[in-house]
Amino acid sequence: MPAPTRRSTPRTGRPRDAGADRAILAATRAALVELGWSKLSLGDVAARAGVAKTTLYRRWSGKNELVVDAVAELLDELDLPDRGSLRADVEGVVLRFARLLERPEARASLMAVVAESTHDPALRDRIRSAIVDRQKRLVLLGRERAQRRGELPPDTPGLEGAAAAGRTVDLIFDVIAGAVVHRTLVSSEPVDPGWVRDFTALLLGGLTAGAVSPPRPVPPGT
Amino acid sequence: MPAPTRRSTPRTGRPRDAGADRAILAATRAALVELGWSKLSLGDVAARAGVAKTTLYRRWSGKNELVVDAVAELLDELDLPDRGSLRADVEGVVLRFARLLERPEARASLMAVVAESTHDPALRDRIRSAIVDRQKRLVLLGRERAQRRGELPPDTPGLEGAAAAGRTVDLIFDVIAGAVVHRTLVSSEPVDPGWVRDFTALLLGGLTAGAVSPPRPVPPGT
Amino acid sequence: MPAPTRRSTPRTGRPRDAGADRAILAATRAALVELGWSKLSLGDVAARAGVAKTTLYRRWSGKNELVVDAVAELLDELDLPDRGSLRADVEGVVLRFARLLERPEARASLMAVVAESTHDPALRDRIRSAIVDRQKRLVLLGRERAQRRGELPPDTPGLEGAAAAGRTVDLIFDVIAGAVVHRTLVSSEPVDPGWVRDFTALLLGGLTAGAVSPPRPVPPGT
Amino acid sequence: MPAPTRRSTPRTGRPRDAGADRAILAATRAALVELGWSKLSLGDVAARAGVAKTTLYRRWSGKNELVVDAVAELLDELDLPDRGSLRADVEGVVLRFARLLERPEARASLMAVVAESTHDPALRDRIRSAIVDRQKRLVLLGRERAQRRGELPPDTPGLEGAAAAGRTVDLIFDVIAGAVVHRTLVSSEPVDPGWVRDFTALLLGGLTAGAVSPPRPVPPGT
DNA sequence: CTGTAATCGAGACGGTACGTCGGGTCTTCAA
DNA sequence: TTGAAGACCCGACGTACCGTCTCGATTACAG
Repeated sequence: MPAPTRRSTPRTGRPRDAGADRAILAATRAALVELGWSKLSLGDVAARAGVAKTTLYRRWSGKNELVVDAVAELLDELDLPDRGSLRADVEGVVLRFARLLERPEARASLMAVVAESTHDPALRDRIRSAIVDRQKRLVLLGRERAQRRGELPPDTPGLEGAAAAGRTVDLIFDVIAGAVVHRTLVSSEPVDPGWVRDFTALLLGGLTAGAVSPPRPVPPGT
Repeated sequence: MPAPTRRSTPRTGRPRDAGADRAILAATRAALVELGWSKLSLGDVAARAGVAKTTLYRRWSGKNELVVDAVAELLDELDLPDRGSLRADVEGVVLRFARLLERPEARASLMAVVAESTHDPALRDRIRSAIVDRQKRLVLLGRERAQRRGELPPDTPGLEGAAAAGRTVDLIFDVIAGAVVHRTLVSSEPVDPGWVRDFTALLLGGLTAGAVSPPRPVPPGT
Repeated sequence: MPAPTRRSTPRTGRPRDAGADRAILAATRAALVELGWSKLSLGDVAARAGVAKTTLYRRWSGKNELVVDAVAELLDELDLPDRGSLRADVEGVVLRFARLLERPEARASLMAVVAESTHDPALRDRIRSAIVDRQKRLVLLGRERAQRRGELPPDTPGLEGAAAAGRTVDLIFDVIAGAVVHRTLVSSEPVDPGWVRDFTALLLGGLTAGAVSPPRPVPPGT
Repeated sequence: MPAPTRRSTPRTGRPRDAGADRAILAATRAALVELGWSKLSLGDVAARAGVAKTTLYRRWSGKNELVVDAVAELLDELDLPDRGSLRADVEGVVLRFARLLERPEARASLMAVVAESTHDPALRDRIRSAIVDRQKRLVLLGRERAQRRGELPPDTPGLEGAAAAGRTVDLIFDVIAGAVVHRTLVSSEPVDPGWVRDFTALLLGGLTAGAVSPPRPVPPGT
């Protein structure tokens, strides 16, 4: 994640300060908490990080790129501890994501970079690689674990089966992330345990009722 | 929606140019398409509208308010024609929403306004009233229609039942809107008919499997 | 001198702050005294003048143009009081000019703008019109006065005579200004009364010995 | 002149590249011609010379010192060939000096260095020793030669006479150099043969009319 | 022939100032 | 009173040089 600008031949010259990247990203998050996206200035970030503005610009091309990286690091702390059942795993990750979205730096910046990405293809790609693809691992992990537990049927072999599985993963990712983000940031309603229970019930009900995967019913866990 | 700033005594003096509001909102949308949120400058909007900056600031207090107004009416064109079954109605509205989100002015501005709202309570309230509450009518309408068709059970009477029904509406609204927005703007994947089918199956499966409402199984329509 | 940038139709809009020009030029001279030419920053000048940087740039195109005007105003305080004889008049103006060149803002900036003008024709022209042509009035005045006193012969009539007179004025101007500047800034020697006496003697001796004007000897005054 | 920074013990280690000094000074002059003083950047000079910035800073302490060295040798090519009379000698050296000042590198850098010296005593001393004292030899030489020819009276013996002679040399130096520089760089007028004749007449007239030296009239040469 | 030591290129570093741009306000004149 | 025009203050932008520094890689002379 750090040092996104890679040189082809980093042979000669003074090497870049290794710690600067992390200091800058941390300063970016701190500034986001205090100021929000629109008041965030790169000069201020540089000052907080104890770094010259030039150093910042040497590594990131602008506000957007910087914030994407700063936020991506934030999302990396999401994980999926094994809570014994698919239902508990889903409820767990939904709650953790909601907690993350309560933090001001995440609220302020996630939507802002998405907004900018609508007319900046490079930024769009960066979001996909640094955030979307990165967090889909959680869905994959939960799915795999549920299959091992017998809560979900194993993958259908063959190319067609793999494609269907991929589609399901994408669908579930957008449904979970989208619903939580929308409730939190658009509807401005709290993601409380009751909502988490309802949402998870809806999701798992839809899954086991046979959404994309064949409709083979599976005994729910716990 | 236009001209939110109202005077107490619009008696005397030169009357406001009636067409200016519409010219400004149109110019705002045009500028949003070309430049995106962050590059949008009010000076530029004023110039496009053939209007002085003074005139613009007399009617809107800033960028956010202007863009909210310029965009809110876009969403008003969403409706829910009766396609004969709950499934068809859901697929229809999902597709229409996705088509709307393909328009650049909608992409660029929706998320931008949401982003700004994370540290602007007034803007957050404006979004709730002008967008969220306004569009929930679609969910309510579809639910009612499905109940009349017998695809969904009637509301449980009593306070508790009404509360449960309200929770379900909110949940479904966030799931539908959130998933479509997330897939379109965050994952940057197309909302094609296949995805719509899969998503609708997941949602209806979850609903009929008994999510929030009592688990009474209902024969799906069509 | 002030408000060098002239608009063709200054009809509409808010008029420029009349006092700003003078505040800026005064601030420029003050900053020159403290910092010298090379450390002089326009942001600092603007701050001293209680003016925004944009205001400054709206009126002057850069450091050079600004300093030329600031210095030209300085040189305007040179005058030529009637001391009774050509010799006394010359000694007087030489001394006053030398005193002026002792002031740090004059020392630091005069040569700097001349240096810049060597590769900036616009600046060169500005120096000619704002400084050179402006100060030649002193030579003209002294000449006229001496002619009235009978210390110098009257102008030869005719085109040829006028041209010769102009050449003489230019020559004298460059000799006086050049010698004083060179002694002060290049040789770094003081312009004391002794030097003034010697220099004036040399100059008047050359003039009356018949330099450009016809060699008619004239009884010196005093 | 080159390599002004001298090490106390130049014993061991890799020796400095001998050609670098000359390459740097040549690059400096070239850059001066193209860019002028203020746009001249040491990084650019280093690049032109095919040398690292480090190397440049190891040998000169900054822009001023570098340019003084780069330019000082330009003035060394001035000399005073014997043209048979004092008048011809003076006219000759004035013309040669004017020709020198037509070269862009001389124009741009001479005044710039003088400007910087107004608030840099070390630089001021450097100019005195490297330029002023160095070029006064021309005046001394011309004076001596004219005395041998009988065009000027021999030095008055004694301390007082030596002091008076010194003052005269300084005066003449400043008058000649100052007038030529001022006409060329400030008034931006050409030093053509006509001006040279007029100026020389004025100077010699003043000298022989008895400026500082006793007023003994001397038959002018040629 | 092996240190030791100063040099070289390259380029990152903390700074300072640049000149420009946009935001939102204010001031003038004309309608 | 509104509108067009445009000047105003403010603050951030992204760039350019400054002069310093840290590298790895050369080159000499010394032991």
